[in-house]
Amino acid sequence: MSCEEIFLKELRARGYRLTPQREIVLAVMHHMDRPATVEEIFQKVQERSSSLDISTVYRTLDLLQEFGLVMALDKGERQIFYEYVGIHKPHVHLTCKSCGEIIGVELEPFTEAIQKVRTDYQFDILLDNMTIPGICQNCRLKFESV
Amino acid sequence: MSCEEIFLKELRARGYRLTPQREIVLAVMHHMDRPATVEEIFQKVQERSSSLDISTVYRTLDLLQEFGLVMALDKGERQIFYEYVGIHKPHVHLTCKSCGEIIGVELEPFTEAIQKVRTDYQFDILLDNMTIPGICQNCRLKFESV
DNA sequence: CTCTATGCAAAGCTTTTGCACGTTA
DNA sequence: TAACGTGCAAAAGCTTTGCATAGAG
Repeated sequence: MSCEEIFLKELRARGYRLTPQREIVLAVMHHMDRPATVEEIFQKVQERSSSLDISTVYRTLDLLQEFGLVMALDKGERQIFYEYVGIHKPHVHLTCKSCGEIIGVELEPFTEAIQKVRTDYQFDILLDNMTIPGICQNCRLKFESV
Repeated sequence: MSCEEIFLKELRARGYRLTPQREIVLAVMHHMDRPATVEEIFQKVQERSSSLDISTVYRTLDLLQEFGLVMALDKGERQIFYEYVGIHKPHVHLTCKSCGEIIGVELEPFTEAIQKVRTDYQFDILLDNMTIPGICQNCRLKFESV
């Protein structure tokens, strides 16, 4: 089932309606190759329909999140990033504090830590919708060369 | 060296001045036993000096961060928490998505994951000033009993 | 005395909300 | 044609900033 089909199905199931605006926001998210801020999303949306309001973008992103098609990532710095989920398998996001790049990586390196925390602290870590800060290789090399 | 001494030294070193307001904010942060929002900090500050303005709190928290005496934690939900650092050893914060509680835990369970990510992705994770979301035991039990 | 820091008020930003009007089913 | 969704404008939070004045060194 394509993401448009999921979207349509979920909309119908909950009595929501399919509008051009919602299609546009979904399409923009679909073609986004990396997590984006509302500002970036809004810009791309406006390229397709300049009258589409930012409040509609916010409202549609909420819907898409509800349907599990989009995920909100918290990158700190008071900026929320939205990422198209599609049929990706679970992964973790690393954000470079210096250049801001977001890298998606396997869940695997963290599974053991998650286990340990579960046994030692009775706490279930949910890594999906967050980003882990750090420094990427490019930036590290940049700093070292200074 | 006590944190007041560090503060005074850093202030002098940079040509800043020691004011009662700054002492109050530092004292409040010092006696805070867990990460707190600006709102909470501001409340405690006002108990000591009701005329102290919130803009001064913001400005002083920035200073304390600069001096490494306070750390800003991003908990998502667009709320920033400030934590007194003092002479704590590095630790990681877990936040329960349900009740909001913040738990500080050892760095140890994560060291291996940090290593792996470093080798596999050339990315240096810096876990200090972030919080890891999940569900605490209390809340898990609550959900299960429903 | 000089120059920094403060309090106050206003401005900024991002996100949310109320409402009349357009649109979907 | 009955709800629902949209655009617009305004409100709401939280944080930052400009400025005259108080106060530290």
